[in-house]
Amino acid sequence: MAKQYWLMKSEPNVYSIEDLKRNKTSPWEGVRNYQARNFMRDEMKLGDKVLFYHSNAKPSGVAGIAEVCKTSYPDFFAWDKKSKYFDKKTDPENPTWFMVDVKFVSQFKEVISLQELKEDPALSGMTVTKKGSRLSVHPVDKKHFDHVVALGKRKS
DNA sequence: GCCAACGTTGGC
DNA sequence: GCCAACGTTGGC
Repeated sequence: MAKQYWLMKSEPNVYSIEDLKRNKTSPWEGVRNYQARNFMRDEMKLGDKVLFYHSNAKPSGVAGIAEVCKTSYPDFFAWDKKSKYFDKKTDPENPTWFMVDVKFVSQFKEVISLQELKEDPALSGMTVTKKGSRLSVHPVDKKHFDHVVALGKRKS
């Protein structure tokens, strides 16, 4: 199957692109939304590219690029009572939540802000620019992905 | 199965 | 911190 492209949101005060750069790879734990889980569990493949998006940030926007380096496995934080992602309804024998691992690819010199994404005609229709778009993991068109990467390079 | 109440996300 | 948008829960 052809390589796919994704956008994954993280609040930088929780986990930022700098954290991923330092750690090289990271599990993408804590997704507690079924649609987002389905994308990770069923569709993400090794080598798929990811736009790393900072939400609730100043400014919010795409901060860099990551790559899927481990396909889905159960999000064990869901049955760790000490984790803030603990979910008492999930059973380790029959996990509800899944995650993938991602690895650092590059960090843009500057975040490409949501406003820039919205104002760029080449990115019209991109999911993250739509009103009320809350899904923290979702697919991105290759043409949109490539354009954002080009914007990121121009700023580097 | 409807839908009101409640909780969360996330831009601003 | 506000609040609009959206998801989930639970009474009936």
